Amino acid sequence: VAAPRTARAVARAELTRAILDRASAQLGEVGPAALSVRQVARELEMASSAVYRYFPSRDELLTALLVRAFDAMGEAVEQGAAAADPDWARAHPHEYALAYGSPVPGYVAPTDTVAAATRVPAALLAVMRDAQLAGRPLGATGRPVGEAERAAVAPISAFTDPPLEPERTVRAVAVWATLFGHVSLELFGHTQNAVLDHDVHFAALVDQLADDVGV
Amino acid sequence: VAAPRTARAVARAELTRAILDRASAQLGEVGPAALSVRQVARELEMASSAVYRYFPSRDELLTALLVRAFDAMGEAVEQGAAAADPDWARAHPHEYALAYGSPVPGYVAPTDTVAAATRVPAALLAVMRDAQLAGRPLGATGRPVGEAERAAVAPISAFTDPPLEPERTVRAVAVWATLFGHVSLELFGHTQNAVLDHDVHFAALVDQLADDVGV
DNA sequence: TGTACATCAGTGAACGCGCGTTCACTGATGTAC
DNA sequence: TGTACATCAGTGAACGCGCGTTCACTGATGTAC
Repeated sequence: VAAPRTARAVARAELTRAILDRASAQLGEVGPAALSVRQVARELEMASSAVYRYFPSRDELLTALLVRAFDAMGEAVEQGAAAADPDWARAHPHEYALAYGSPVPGYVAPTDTVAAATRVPAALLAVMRDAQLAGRPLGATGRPVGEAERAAVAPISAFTDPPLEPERTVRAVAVWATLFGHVSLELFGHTQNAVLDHDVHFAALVDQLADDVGV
Repeated sequence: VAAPRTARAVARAELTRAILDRASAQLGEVGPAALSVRQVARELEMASSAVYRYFPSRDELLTALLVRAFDAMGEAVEQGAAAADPDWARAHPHEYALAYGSPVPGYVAPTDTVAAATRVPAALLAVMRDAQLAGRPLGATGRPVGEAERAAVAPISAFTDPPLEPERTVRAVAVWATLFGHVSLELFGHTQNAVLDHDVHFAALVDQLADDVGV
């Protein structure tokens, strides 16, 4: 990093991180809608106005948290493959909810979040493309993919290089939705008293999906 | 209904509904965390304190909305089978988010919401049980279901009468998660610029899932 | 190396705002005789 | 059918609270000569 590491710059970087950390913790307690600049400042024992030296508004603080969440999850998945997904989400339920839960009303994620948000699906698509290059067939029998459907998911097919075959693309989307659905259902409490052992259940699901998809 | 339909009772029922309607609309604009008793009252042109004659607190109002959302969706699904799911969700995005999105921090859904929340998965399980009774085999090949997994989903198997075979139960959960995942991804905006035609894509998905599951 | 000035971090008071909830009240509706 | 009393709906003021953001300020850190 070419920036001069003056004492000021060091202090600034550290405090920026501290603010994000406290804000992130608060997210878990009260949710994104109730995230409060004043409360963050209070917990850091500084004047609330001081936070504005670091983030010009509450929304920008939220954006920074959002990018951070997507990036952290993307990195976890890139390193550990799909199975890492629920582990990360369980360890960071509030970040997961911010990224993949219901949108925060009145808050529009700026476009700089897109790159971070794409990492997780991108990792999945890369695995599918590798299977295609290696010539591994899809595991389960699927319906033929019609022209309309092919067109509907064309941007996803075109995401990898070389492009994914439409059959694989359709499967990839289904797999992504299934994983996402499971993690969300578990995290948001909809499987309480229904699924008794989430680890066992999720592991079996991942194995099944891997079979289906030929990886 | 055995209750005496005095003018008062009629007025009360109507205003109760009006409050719920306004609150429901507000949910879509500002989200559950920012739902405001005062704002609802303002839109109905009544004193904010008057609302308390109908709902003793903000949380009870939220609970009523939650039960309503689950019930409405349950009814839509019971009548129209699984495919109705995204239609309902698209028409009522805020209710869907309340029911299936990230939990509202600090709000704990009381146990009277459970019955309503169960309707949608119950409808799915009923379809699976009928297929089992009719002797229709599962469509796609699946991994054998181990003992641990069987135990993990035992409460779900036991939900229907007669109980679902473990293989079918596991599939049912996967299907439910996949449907839920797709609807949530679409509704929360994660497939923008990726899936171009959600109707086509969802229809194909439902067909594929029906194949897999033998219905 | 030392000095003069510019930049930045952090403070504390203040702004205007909306919130949930309570309370004493007035007037209308319902009920018992 | 008419009257006396009890119940309920709705009002408006008030409570105490926390919020995002601004502003003029003090004092510390950095930079150019």
